[in-house]
Amino acid sequence: MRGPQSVKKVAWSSEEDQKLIHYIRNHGIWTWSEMAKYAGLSRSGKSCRLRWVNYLNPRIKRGNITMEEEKIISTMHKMLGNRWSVMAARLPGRTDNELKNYWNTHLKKHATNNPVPRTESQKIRKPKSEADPKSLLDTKTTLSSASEDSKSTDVACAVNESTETITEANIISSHTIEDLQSFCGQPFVTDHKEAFEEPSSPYGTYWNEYLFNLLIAPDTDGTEEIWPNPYF
DNA sequence: AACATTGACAACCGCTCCCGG
DNA sequence: CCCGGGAGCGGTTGTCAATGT
Repeated sequence: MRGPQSVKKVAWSSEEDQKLIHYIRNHGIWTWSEMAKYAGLSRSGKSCRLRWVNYLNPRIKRGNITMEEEKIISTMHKMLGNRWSVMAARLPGRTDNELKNYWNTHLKKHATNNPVPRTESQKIRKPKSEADPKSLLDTKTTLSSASEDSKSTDVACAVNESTETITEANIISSHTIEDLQSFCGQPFVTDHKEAFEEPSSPYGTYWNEYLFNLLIAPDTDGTEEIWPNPYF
């Protein structure tokens, strides 16, 4: 992948950071390559974008990954593979690069079975317009918001009237979409599988609630019905 | 104290996709 | 429909601090 010559990585200085922040505050984000020039930075547009997205953006949450976040990352990785941007969209304030680094340094060694090969994960890669982290961060269907109305089925019920239900016990043993398919006894059509990964979709909302109930509010007895399943 | 190793993460690259002309 | 530019994604690696020998 990399050429024979080594690449010199140059850390961003605080002065460069201030230039970029100042420019974005005054002019917003438009074409990164042009922004770099007008901001007086000797950096590529890609480098500027990366610096902003992964470090300078005020939305980024500082501090260590919490236990809850770690659980979510692990579970989502089982379901999605290395689709860091999709995972980041569900963890407000965390970036795809941060999740990727955290996985590679903290969690990868603990991962056991059911790894998702890169080729497989890339086969189901979503269009960038649907996975834009910035737009997704603005959605209300985040895990944090799910904590406020985790029992709500308003969005879900608007889609379908099925009465089949999923219990926590079922979900705990259903860590992959395929497992969920198996449990439900009905395959997802492709669109639905994709929609599962879109946080702002009804499926995404459903999954967010699933994750919340499974990982953050695990104080049920395992048989309690968490929410009606309107999809299967 | 000096050197080697390891861990963490910032930053880069190539590839792919989207979109406008 | 095709093409080129821009943006986004995931993989990889360089750098540096911490830790071990």
